[in-house]
Amino acid sequence: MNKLTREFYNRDSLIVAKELLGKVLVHEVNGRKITARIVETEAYMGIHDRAAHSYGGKRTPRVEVMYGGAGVSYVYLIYGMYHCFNIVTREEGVPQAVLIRAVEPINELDFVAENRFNKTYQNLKKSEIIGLTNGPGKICNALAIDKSLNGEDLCGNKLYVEEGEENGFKTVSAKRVGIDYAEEAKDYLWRYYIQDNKYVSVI
DNA sequence: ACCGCGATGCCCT
DNA sequence: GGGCATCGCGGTA
Repeated sequence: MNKLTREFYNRDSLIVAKELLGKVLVHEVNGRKITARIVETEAYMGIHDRAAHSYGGKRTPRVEVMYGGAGVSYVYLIYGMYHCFNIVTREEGVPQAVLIRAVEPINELDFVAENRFNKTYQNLKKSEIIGLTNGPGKICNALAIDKSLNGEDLCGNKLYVEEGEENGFKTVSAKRVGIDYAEEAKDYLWRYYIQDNKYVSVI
């Protein structure tokens, strides 16, 4: 399948977030190609978006990669123990990103299950299968994404996104999650997910 | 099922 | 020193 290009990412996060649904996130680890379908995203629109880390043009070491141009990863630690994986959008100097909130595992199911629950996929309970990748912190744990991948070029061969198979799904817009501090921005419908997909984190 | 809460460390003031 | 784009547990029902 074709890898998404710099041009794909070099647009507003609102568009990229919506169009990433159904695409395939790939992480190559020790010669293995771990793949998962993107089913939930959130757009963070930069300097005018009170929920964004780059709100007001804030430019600190943590958020620096958001200023460097489209198609790189932005990975940060939250609550001292979880990572969140984002894709930077827009050109250099315009600090937007898309948070990947949920994916559906496609292959290497034992790799994913071992990372999350220390057992093989076959031994998972039903609730554990859903819990593999239905949240931003869970994704990073499942797919072995951490801060060592912050700033990684998604047009390279380590971490990237490929075209998906089908487009026959319905997209839902909803409020973003976990940003109650963001005043007017907390109610924007900038979260997108695939309707009826069981890995969506919050309905 | 839902709810409340604590974990834990880095980032920034 | 305060807060965080989260998660899993333990309580109650």
